[in-house]
Amino acid sequence: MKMDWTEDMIAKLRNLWVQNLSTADIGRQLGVTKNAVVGKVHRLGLPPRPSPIKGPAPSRSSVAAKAAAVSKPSAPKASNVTNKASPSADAAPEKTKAKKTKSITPARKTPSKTTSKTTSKAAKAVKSTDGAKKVSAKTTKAPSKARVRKTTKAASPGPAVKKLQKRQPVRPLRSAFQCQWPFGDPGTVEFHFCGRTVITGKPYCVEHVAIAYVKLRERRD
DNA sequence: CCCTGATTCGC
DNA sequence: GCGAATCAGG
Repeated sequence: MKMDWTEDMIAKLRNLWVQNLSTADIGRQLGVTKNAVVGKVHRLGLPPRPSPIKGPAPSRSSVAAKAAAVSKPSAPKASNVTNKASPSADAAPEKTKAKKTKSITPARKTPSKTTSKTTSKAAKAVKSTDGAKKVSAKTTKAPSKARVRKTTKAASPGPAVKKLQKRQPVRPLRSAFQCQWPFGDPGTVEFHFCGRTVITGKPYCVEHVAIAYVKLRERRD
């Protein structure tokens, strides 16, 4: 079975990724491992999220290097011809365009000021509120396989009933009825929402609500 | 120990 | 291109 990254999957992947869901979560919902998710994310060039590690490149090759070292113990030190550590400032010929870094991680700030945690929580809340509700009955079963280790993230809905404000927000319009499906990368001018009329009670239009909420169930065949 | 994401490399 | 294995920080 070949891994078939369909547009749907990628769309969902991007969607969830942008919502700061963990790779593991995305993987579960998408039916792949977190490794697959992170790998795909990188391959797609999606904005990486703060990684827990930052140390030097671990590079598995180090292990191999060790092994290889046996056969290649003495490294022929090529004179430091490399363009580095040149005491005397040579002519430094081309430096013209080496300045512009085109990395895709420059000023990519989450649109809203809320902390990522909040955002993620909100996203999850939406999901649960919407999807869990329908499948709650079914969700209770199937404990054999994936164990529910959401202990830390398990959101307790609780009785937190928020009263609707009688007063309408300053900008009650806008997106209230517009599909929130994201297009482009957040933080860029390209970024925008679908904007079509949403399904009542949902933040997405009919087209996107499908790919956004579908698949709470197993995707396995 | 659990979680997280990043990277490398065999496939 | 894909993802398991591995690494590494919290």
